[in-house]
Amino acid sequence: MNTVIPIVSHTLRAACSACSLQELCLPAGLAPDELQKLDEIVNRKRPLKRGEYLYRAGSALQSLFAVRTGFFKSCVMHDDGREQVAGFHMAGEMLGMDGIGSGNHMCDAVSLEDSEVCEIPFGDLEKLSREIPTLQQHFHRIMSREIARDYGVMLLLGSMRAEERLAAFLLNLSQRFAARGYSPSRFLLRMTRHEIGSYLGLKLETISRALSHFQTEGIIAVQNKNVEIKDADRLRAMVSQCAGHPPQ
Amino acid sequence: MNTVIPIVSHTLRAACSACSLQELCLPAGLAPDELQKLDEIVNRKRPLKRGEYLYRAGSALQSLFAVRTGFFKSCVMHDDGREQVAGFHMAGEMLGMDGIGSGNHMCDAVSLEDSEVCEIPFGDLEKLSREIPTLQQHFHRIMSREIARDYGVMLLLGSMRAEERLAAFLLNLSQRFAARGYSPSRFLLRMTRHEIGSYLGLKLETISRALSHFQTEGIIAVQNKNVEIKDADRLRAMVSQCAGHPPQ
DNA sequence: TGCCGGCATTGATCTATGTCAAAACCGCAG
DNA sequence: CTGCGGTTTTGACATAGATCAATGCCGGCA
Repeated sequence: MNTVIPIVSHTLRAACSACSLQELCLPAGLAPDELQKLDEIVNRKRPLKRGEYLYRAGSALQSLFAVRTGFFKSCVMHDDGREQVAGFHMAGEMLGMDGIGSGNHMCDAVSLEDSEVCEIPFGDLEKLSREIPTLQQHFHRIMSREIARDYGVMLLLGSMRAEERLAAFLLNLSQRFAARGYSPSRFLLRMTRHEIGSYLGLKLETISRALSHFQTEGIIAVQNKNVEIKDADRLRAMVSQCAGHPPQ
Repeated sequence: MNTVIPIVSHTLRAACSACSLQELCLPAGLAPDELQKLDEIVNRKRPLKRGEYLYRAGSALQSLFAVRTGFFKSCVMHDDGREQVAGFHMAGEMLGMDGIGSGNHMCDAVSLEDSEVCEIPFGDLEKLSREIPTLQQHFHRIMSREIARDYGVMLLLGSMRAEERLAAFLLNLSQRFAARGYSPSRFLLRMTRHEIGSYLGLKLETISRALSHFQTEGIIAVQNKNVEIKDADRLRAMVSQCAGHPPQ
C-alpha cells in the first residue's frame, strides 16, 4: 500500500510505468498503484542478439515475455525437422502463452534482430491478477486475441491463394506498425522470404514472385527488406473481394 | 458465502459435481466446495438440435460454453462468404474463447448433432477465478491449450500434404474419443467431407480420395461416416516420418 | 414403400504453386 | 576494397490437388 520505489536494477531501464508501450502491452488500463505492483514482478532481461533464442520448444515455462524492442518469430518444429513459423512478434506483444497448458514451451522463440524483452514470471502474474481485476481481464483479453489471431491465420492458410495471403500479411504488418507510431506505408521486413513463406504456407520463390508482381502492378515498391505500400486499397481488395477468383 | 443450494432448473440436470466430464472440463482439480461455487454460476441450456447455432460471429460475448453432449464446429467467415472451419468440439471442450478479446464472437458455433451445452457467464467466471486459484490456473491452461492446438493446426495447414493432414486429423479424433472412454479405433465422423476439407484446407473430393486410398491400403475401413482405424501406427508414421516425401 | 435432395465417390483434366537450377545481389569480415 | 555465404530473383518444368462432371448412395419424409 505504501509507495516505496525500489531502487533495483529493473527500474534502471524503463519500468512499465515509464514505458512507451504501456497502452499496447500488459499494463494497459492499470491505475498507477496497480502499475507499480506489476512493475515489481517484471524483470528486464539482458538484450538478445539477432538469432538468439528466447526459449526453446520443450523447455519449462517459467515466465511469459513481452517484447520491449526488436522482433521475434515463434516456430513450431515437426519431428522430421520441418519448421513452421507460427507468428511474428513486435514491441508490446506477448510470447509464451502456448506453453501454459503443458508447462512447457511448444515452440522456439527466436529474435530476428537485436531485441529486448520483459520477463513476467507466470506464477506471479497469476497471483497478481487475482488481486487486480483489471489486470486479470486484460490478460484474458491478450490470450483471447492470440486465439483470434490464430483463427485468422487458419483462414488464411486454409482458404486463401498465394497473393491473397501475402496481401493480408502486408496489411497486418502495416497496421501493427501504425499502432506503434511507425509509418503504415513504409517499413522493413525483418524476416527473410523463407520465413514469410513458412508463415504463409508458401515457398520462398512464391513470396518473391508475388512481391515482384505486386511491384509491377504498382501496388507496392520493394527493395530487399524495404517495403512501401503504394496502394493499400488494392491490397485490401485482394484480401476481401475475391469472388470470381475461386480459392484453390 | 453461505451454502444455499438453489433449487432452480440448472440443478435439475446433472450439475458439475455430478458430471462425468468433470475431469476433462473446467472443474478439473477443484475441491468439492469450490466445485459447488462453480455449479452456482453455470447454467444448463436447452438442448440444441443438429444445425442450430450456439452463437454467431459478431454477437456479443456474454458467456463461454462447455459441450456437455454432442458435437460442434466453429467456423470463421470470410467477407466473400468463404468459410473456414476453425475447430471441432466434443464433450468437455470449451467454446467461445476467441471472443473475449473483442467482446464479440469472431466465429459461428454450430451443432453437428443434437447437443447440450453448459453456459458459463464470463464475468462470473472471472470473478470466481479470482477467488479460486485452482480454477484460475485451470482456465488459463484451457486457453493456452487452445493456442497450442491452433499452432498445431497451423503446422498442419502450412507444411503437411493432403494425406498427412488427414492422418493427423484421424489420429487426433481417435485420441479425443479415447480420452472420453470411447473406442479410439471405431468412431463416427460427425462432420461431412466438406467440413473436414474446410478444416484441413482441402477440397471434399481430396478428402474422399484420401479416405478411399487409406482404405485400399488397409490402414482404415470407412463406410460413410463410420471409420475404423486398422493400423494406427501407419497413420502415425505418415504424420511424423515424412522425410523423403517433401512437403508441398 | 418409394421418392428426393444432400452427400459421397470416382474419373478426366487443368492450374497454382512447388521444384530445380542458375545468376544476381547484398552486407559483412578480413 | 574484395571476396564470400546467405539471400533473392527469375526462368523452365513438374505435380499435388483443384475443378468439372457424371454417377451412385443413403436417410428422411410422404
